[in-house]
Amino acid sequence: MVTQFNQSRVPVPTLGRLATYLRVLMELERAHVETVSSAEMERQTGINAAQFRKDLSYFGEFGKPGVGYTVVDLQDRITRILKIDRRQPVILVGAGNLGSALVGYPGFLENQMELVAVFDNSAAKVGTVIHNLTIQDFRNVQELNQQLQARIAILAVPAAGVQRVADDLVQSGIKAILNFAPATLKVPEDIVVRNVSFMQELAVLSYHTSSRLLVADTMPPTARKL
Amino acid sequence: MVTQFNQSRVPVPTLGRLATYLRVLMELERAHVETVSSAEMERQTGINAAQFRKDLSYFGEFGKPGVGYTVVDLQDRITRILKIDRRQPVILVGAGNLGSALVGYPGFLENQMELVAVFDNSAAKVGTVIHNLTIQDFRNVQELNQQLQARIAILAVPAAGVQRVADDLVQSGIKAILNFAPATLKVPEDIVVRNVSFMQELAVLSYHTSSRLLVADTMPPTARKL
DNA sequence: TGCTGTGAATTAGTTCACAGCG
DNA sequence: CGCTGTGAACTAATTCACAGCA
Repeated sequence: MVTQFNQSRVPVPTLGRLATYLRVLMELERAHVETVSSAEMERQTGINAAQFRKDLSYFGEFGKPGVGYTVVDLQDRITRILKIDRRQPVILVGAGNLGSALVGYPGFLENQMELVAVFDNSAAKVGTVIHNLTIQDFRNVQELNQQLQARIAILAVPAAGVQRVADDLVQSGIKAILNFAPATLKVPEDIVVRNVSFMQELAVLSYHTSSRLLVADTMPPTARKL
Repeated sequence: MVTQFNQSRVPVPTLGRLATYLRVLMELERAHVETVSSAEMERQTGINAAQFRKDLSYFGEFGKPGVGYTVVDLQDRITRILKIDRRQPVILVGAGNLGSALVGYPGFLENQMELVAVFDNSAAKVGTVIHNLTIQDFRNVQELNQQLQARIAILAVPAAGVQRVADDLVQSGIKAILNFAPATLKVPEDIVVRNVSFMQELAVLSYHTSSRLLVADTMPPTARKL
């Protein structure tokens, strides 16, 4: 589990939304928009305006009453909050289908996430190059990360070996793990894990593929809760 | 945002956890374990035992007091709840890096999600084969899905074109969308969308890579109040 | 006795509604 | 005015705690 001793009182969903705000702010900047109101942000993101203001309020005061928020200033503040105001080195473990696809993901650069190394344990893969990165032997992760000082790791390895990989990563100084393997990781309490589970997402969707219509159909529109 | 109509009183997170329970139950079955208690499930999943029992309670009574749950029975019940007791056809749009990687994902079959077609709009890709599936021209999605009757679609296209793709999918009978593009989709209220955002995940992790003094750090001196 | 199933209590997260500033 | 920032009200989700069954 995600073991969160929420020292600060910032809700976890708030952090995710900050990334969304940032994305929209970059779009606005590109369109030469200078200021934006919470109402306009709601239009762009689908996230309630009060939610937007509340999310920001955890970190200070950002806007001008009667005017709104200065696009570039707010951008700047959010990148600092999320610690992506400077390059954040990230390592990836597992150069299979998914891992290789992730290496090419352009969003990393845009958000100052710099993929600094890719590891695998297959002899056949070690030494080959994907997207300018030579695949490293995972057995060397400890010494290599001494140099690289990455604190974030992405795990795209099969479920079977993932716990051992996670243990080694913690040993090598990793503090945060994005886990794509369908497995529950056990890590020390100061390590943060986020799981991305395609199956979980698809299960939620599958559940909704017909029951929804049935339920909605039997309900008068007025009884619908928003 | 994720158009949520909690018409039924089942919390959305419950559905995701059901997929996790199912995964563990399949592991237990493979290990020839016949019954399992909520406490043992907590050990395997990291999810609180009371949570497990409460999650199941939304759908009926499954266990035997003093004994626990019959592994295969519970498996069976969960697959029916999630509507993956029979093949659920799924289509994928976007045969780029990520899309192609997803086609090879072995978890689909295990969970009765059957990828029945892959679409792209690039002439270069249409007609080529990945994992036994010929890439189809997205312009034919409507007529092809008349045959296929998929209700779930996975979107792995660039953010720029994703809204138009989503519109066409809705036209062609899709009811649930798993969106990998960093964009906010506008869809009719009876369509369910789940967004998978790597950047959002990484942002949350990045935020947590150290510092307890973050709030003070990001507040301008004037805004500081303590 | 050892477990489940579930109301009650608790905690987390969202939205309202409005005072107050530019 | 038109907006922000935020207590207060509300809604959602989690966890407790225990009655009751096999």
